[in-house]
Amino acid sequence: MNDISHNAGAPRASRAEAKAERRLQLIDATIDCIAKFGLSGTTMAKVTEIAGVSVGLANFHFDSKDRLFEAVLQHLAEEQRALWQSRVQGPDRSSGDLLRSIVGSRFHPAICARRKLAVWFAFYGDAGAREIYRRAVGDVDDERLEASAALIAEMVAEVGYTGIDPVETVLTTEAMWDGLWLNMLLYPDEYRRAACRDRAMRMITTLFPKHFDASPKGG
Amino acid sequence: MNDISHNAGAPRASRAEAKAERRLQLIDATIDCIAKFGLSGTTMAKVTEIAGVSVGLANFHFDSKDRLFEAVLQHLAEEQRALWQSRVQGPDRSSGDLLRSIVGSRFHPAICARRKLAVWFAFYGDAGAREIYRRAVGDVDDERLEASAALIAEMVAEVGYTGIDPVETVLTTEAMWDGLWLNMLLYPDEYRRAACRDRAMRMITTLFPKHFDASPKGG
DNA sequence: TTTAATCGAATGAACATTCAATCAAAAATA
DNA sequence: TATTTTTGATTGAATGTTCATTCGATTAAA
Repeated sequence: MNDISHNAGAPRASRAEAKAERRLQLIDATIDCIAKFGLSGTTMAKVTEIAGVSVGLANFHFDSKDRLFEAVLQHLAEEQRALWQSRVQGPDRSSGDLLRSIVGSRFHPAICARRKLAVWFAFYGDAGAREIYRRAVGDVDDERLEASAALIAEMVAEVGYTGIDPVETVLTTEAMWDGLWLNMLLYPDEYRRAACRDRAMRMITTLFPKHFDASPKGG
Repeated sequence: MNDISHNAGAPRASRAEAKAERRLQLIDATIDCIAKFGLSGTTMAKVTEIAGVSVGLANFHFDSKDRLFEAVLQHLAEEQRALWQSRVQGPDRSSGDLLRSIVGSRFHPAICARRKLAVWFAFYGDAGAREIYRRAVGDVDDERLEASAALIAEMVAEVGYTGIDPVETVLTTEAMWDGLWLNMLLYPDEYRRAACRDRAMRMITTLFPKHFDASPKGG
């Protein structure tokens, strides 16, 4: 099923709202299409058929297939950004808790739904699409990395872990989250979301024992 | 540059040898093509142009594009399998050393050359191609996982680590190697091969301190 | 002389994109 | 309010391109 409600006979929205809704509907159909057929198997005809509109309409709203893909990535990236940033709000939270929130948001059900993982790796894996990816997502990626590195630096300063370089640690752990994502995509039965999230939490607990010790609650 | 030497004016090989060489040449061209243009941008015309042969020849040797792709994956998988298995030979090696050999072979220059990483993730990322991937590579993947899990079980039995489940640990660490691979592909400048290999080695050193302690030699 | 390897033009299917036509909503006018 | 005009949204057939695959012809090897 899709994310958005296509409420057919709902009260009229303003023109701008209707337009935004249509775009979202097409983005959503594109995600489903990529998940089902891959990037190479995703055609304008299939996307618009899934969305239940004509081929012309997609080009009217997005100008071209490439631009549609770019919009899909931006949508997904923004969704992620919005989630982890909202969870980092709130007063007086410890650096450790904040880090757990950021990591946990990576394993939030809405974020690592299979259809969305499929889209990410479709773009990672396609040389042609990697340029689109960088343009659309690079900054959002960096932003999260920097925030995480800052938190780790804070944690190191607080209790003085030895041999922990914040940037190095962030790169290593982020790699692991990526790897878990890949495994959730390739082997969804063996790698369930909650188990992977717990695995991730266990890893940062191992790396920062003084902050988490034996409290196994997940983010 | 390519892996194989196309030695043009070399002495005549037997028919079977010549055939195998041609196939390898086409596989090699396909790898380069996927690395440069992605799976969706890889056409029979481009592959055969890179290989310097006619379009018809590729279909003569591989019957179809899908079969060519399958041969590419089998070739790469077999290359990996041959490497780590050769490094696991030799008398009287400790379980810890063997594990390091397996992990190290994942970061061998010949194995994680960029053009080959590109191929792996092209297939991971394409829903349609994942079926081909599973058929061609699934068993080889499992074999390595089982061998690693067995070694870890041995290590646990030897010195009694607490809280280490072999299978769980293998899944977690393999995910991390995958993630490092992805990062080498996406950000080759920030993620150099040797640095990633060291990162991996450091991780297993951290997980099994009693086996490796402070000997930082890489595999 | 028989068999294998190689070529490249031909075929037909699938594709992204365009565009003239239609429809619906909004704005302007009476 | 009722009517006309303008603007925006939507359609789907048409266009031109690109693609995988086929196949008869050609060359080289056994």
